[in-house]
Amino acid sequence: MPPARRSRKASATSTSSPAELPALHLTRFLPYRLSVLANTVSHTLAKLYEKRFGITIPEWRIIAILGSGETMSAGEIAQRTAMDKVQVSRAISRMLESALILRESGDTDRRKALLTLTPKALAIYAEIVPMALTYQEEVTDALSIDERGQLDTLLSKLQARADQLVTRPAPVAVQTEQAEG
Amino acid sequence: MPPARRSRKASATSTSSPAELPALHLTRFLPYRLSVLANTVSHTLAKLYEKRFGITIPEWRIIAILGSGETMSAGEIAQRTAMDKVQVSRAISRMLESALILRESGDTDRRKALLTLTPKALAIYAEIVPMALTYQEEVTDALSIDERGQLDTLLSKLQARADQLVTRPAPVAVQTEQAEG
DNA sequence: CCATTTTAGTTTCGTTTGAAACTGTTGCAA
DNA sequence: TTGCAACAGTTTCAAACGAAACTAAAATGG
Repeated sequence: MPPARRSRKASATSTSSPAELPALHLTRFLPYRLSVLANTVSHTLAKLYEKRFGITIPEWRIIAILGSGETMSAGEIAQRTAMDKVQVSRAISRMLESALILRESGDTDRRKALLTLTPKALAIYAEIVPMALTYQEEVTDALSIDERGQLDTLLSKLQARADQLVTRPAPVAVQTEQAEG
Repeated sequence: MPPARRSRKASATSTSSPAELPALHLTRFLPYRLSVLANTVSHTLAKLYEKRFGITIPEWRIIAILGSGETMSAGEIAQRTAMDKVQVSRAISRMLESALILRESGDTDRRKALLTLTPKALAIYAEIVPMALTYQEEVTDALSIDERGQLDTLLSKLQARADQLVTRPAPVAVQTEQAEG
């Protein structure tokens, strides 16, 4: 991160001529770094899941949520997995076909279908969880114990802030005083 | 029977019954958290770029890389943006249509096309960079100065490790000694 | 040289995605 | 009641994606 203390916002990191724009190096740009990292990690895991169990990441997430044997509706799954309802709906129909999930119409509210994992899916869960945790540990092995705590804190804070900024109106690019050379 | 020091890897985080699997709470699972965070951030930015300039994230990345006026080939762009060549190729053709980029055949090697931003794209660059930096700072404002340094370190270490693990054979799920009730 | 392999980039094809439209159900209110 | 808004979930459609096949241009090497 740039030491960036001084000015208000968007302080230049370069030491070049005055009229120049603040430099943007993609490899130091947080959204880019997050995107690449998340992508690398997800992709690695996705290949693992796919190769071993023939499931996709959305399906894995659903299995992870329902793995304790709980029953819930598609909407609730969507909330808890941070996927949107379309994604959940599609994952569920795949899982119905491959007999990983059981759907029964709710009795009080026929809009909500109650979803439960089948034994087949629970077996996958039992096998996949250690794999997933192992992978996670292999990644975090790169960090000291302290750093793992820091990571947890940082991710939480960043997510909270990012969530705030989603709704909020666009950050109207501060009109940097165009030194205007 | 020795006091079975269970651990090795994938130590359980829960305090529940012995036979139980190590718990996996999606919201504490690193790949999930990274994915959600990166998604939130990227999505917010993408909407910004799209609304304001009608460009996508791949296009933005190319603009970011070429923004200093440099000229380079598609392959080089792919490397520097961590996008694959297909993605780059498609982004470039869009940018050719919208007159954001200039392509001229290389003279020494006619396979490599030299790509340069047009003034139109440079104007976008000048406007978009402050916006991007502002957004980045709005996000990192959630962190103390110390934490920003930590974030930088952590992301670098994690990315390096994740990269190592991409190539490497699958983490063969450690066969947890099924503590077995 | 000509044949083969490698490299740069594009195209194709099947899949995935997300937004918006749609279907069916429930809750609410006149 | 019936009429309408809100809700749960699905379908549709167009864009985006990735892997693999393809085209064209160097580089290699017999």
